[in-house]
Amino acid sequence: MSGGRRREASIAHVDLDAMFAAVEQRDKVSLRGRPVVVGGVAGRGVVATASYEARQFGARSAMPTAEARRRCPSGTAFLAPRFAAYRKTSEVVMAVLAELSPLVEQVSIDEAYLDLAAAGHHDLTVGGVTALAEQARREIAAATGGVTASIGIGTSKLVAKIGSDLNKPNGLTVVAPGDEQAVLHPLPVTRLPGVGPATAERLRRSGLHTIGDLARVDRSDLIDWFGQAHGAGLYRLARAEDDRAVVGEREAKSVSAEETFEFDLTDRGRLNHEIDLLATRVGSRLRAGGLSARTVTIKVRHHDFTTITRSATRAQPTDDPRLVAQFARTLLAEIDTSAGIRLLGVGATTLADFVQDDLFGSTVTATPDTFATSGAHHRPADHEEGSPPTAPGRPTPPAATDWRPGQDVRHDNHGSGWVWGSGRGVVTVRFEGPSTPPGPVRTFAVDDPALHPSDPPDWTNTPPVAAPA
DNA sequence: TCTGGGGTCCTAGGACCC
DNA sequence: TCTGGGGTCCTAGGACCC
Repeated sequence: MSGGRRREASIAHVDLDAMFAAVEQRDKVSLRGRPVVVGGVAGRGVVATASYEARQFGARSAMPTAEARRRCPSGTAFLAPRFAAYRKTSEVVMAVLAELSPLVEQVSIDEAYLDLAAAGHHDLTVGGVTALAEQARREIAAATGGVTASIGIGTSKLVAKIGSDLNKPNGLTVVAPGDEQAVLHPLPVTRLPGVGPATAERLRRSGLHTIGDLARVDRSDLIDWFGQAHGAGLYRLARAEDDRAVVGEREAKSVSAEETFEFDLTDRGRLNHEIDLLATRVGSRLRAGGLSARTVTIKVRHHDFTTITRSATRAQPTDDPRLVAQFARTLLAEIDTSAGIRLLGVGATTLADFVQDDLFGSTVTATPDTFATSGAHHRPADHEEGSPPTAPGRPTPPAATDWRPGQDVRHDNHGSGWVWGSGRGVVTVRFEGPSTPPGPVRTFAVDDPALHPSDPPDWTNTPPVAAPA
């Protein structure tokens, strides 16, 4: 047999159709049947998902939202994503899938592979898995209140994945064992997972357009063109050789946060402050996940879109947002930012699933350290220069006294907000949208989740609290 | 109103070690 | 006395995915 591949079509790929837009249309009746675009709605935003109605006008994922606005008629809804709602819907779908097989690999918020053989009791004939998938699609739509799924089933992940794409939306494709190459070969190479713009262009220059064309190329040529891993991988995929297993849980290898600014930034103080905010998000997520990291990476996108990264690795792992921020600042200090910075990012890698106890205690042995300013014995005082002015300690959210006038509280597609004033238990914030003048001053309780950079809050529904004295 | 944000994997060179 | 050779770690960048 050609490569590792099972005899029965027992791997399913489930893909929710235009999920973000579908959830919005489910939750708001007036959006049904109308073009809906979900994504960054600010100046530099891009489309995350376009509903099928919006796709008719040419709106596509990853397209600048401004371009989608030009293409779509008035009456099109442009919405900022509500990740919390999508996550809930995703959980509902995954629960349905878990009933079908004990082996489910969730690849993203709207996609999963199932190993139907792992259940042990399914009829794995083409007829059997077809009936199973039809039932799954009905159950998904019912459980989610109308969000539909497309399903592909085949002898491998590759075939299942390509199959789920063939009959979108709300479709089912079962590729019978033995039919794999016949299904794959007429398709354009861009349908193969791992073939993006660069690979497609290189293949096009050699006159190769379909997967069938690709299957006629020597393995050694592909390795010359694309390197060992990618070249050999393409060679196998073109032959439908794919023995990747469906795997359950995978451990995170990195945690990162980044932000594109409405306007390029040059001010050092402001950049340092943004780094602090990003590092605080990363550190908080490390802690929430019980992780610590040895390597901190910053990402800098210049005004001209050139992007660089700088990283440094320490001997000891940390999950302290203040320390992550300090590393990140040190890395940023080496970079010329005078021409304008479009994006900043902070990432943490070399993750360990334990937290170094007493990292700063006197019992810790001194270790060679990359950073002169962050030796292992050095514990930054709360408001010492070099530590973020508002970094929350272990208990979040921050105490009322951590909010200071002038401090940025969040930046997202709704615009920027900064603290206007604060008092006992409350903080007042003013927001400025990308295309709107500064909005009214709003007042929040300090533990209001709307103040934290997780999901874009619906400000209009945030209950008012008493203004500070 | 060109080009988001969160990830994964691979490559390649240099340091360092045996 | 002229380049060994393999393995691992670190860093930077790039392709790709959703």
